Amino acid sequence: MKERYIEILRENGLKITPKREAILDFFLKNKIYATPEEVWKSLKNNFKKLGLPTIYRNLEEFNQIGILTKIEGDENRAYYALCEAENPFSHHHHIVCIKCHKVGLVEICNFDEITKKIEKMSGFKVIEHSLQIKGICKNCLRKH
Amino acid sequence: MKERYIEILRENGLKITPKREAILDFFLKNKIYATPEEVWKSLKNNFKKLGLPTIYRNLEEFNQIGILTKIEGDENRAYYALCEAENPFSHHHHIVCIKCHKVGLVEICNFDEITKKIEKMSGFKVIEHSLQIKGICKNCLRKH
DNA sequence: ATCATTGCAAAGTTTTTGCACCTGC
DNA sequence: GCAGGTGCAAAAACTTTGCAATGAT
Repeated sequence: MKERYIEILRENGLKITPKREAILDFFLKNKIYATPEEVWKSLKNNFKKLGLPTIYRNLEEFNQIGILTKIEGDENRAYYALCEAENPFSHHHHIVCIKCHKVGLVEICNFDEITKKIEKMSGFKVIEHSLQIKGICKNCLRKH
Repeated sequence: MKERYIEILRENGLKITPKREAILDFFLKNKIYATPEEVWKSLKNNFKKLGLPTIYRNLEEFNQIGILTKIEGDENRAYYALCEAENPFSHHHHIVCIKCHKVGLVEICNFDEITKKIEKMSGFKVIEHSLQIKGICKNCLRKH
């Protein structure tokens, strides 16, 4: 699993550093979406030194190369989550658990039909869309 | 038109002040989405004094009572637009023109079907969703 | 050796708050 | 007159930048 992401780092000319690995581990282990600060708090004790700007820079780079998805939170903060889509740049969405922040992949999107309706209704030509879905994951449902 | 919004202010116990009217006028006239700062820059010369915090406070209040929609921009900034839906709290979406920032109303949303598919696929129970649509409006299309 | 990565401090940007003064009703 | 609205200054919250030092290959 991790190997695949390491590979992507290499392909994009990014070096493999302990801190980058730790960031990957964080998302691989938890499969949640998290703010840069949350990632930082979770990791900083594992290192003698780890600055918040490092996290910001890496999350953004990981986003650029498709390893992480940037999710628009409600409160004008950045949230990132591992993008587990086969092809990260293919069209898909994510669903976030409102209880534990786990992220699920949603690969269906029959937006072509909807697009037509929207264009008819609004007179706009649709260029792109993004969908934020919130829900409750299997695990949290079980704990009623 | 404006009367209706004034009415809503009253119903919610908000007083009608020149500044609040000016904010309404801004959105009624332009029908665009705008950041608090944009609203402020556009209005501040009409008043001897007009503070940015006043804009922030009012936009947020207008959002609470359904007059304005808060749109998540891409860059972690707040955007607001007039919500022209008959019932602001009914389920609907907005489409934003990437050229002139005009906002259109999208009242269709066959999300019930999609919800079922998503739930089957992800194992999550879907609670809510929000859709950001970007496009090009009639006017901007004409100017090819 | 070389160039990317990081830490730190500092600044930038957007938003919120506290409090005194002002104003619509 | 009084509760709510506003200005101002200040702080808070979030993010980015510059540069010197460090580290991966």
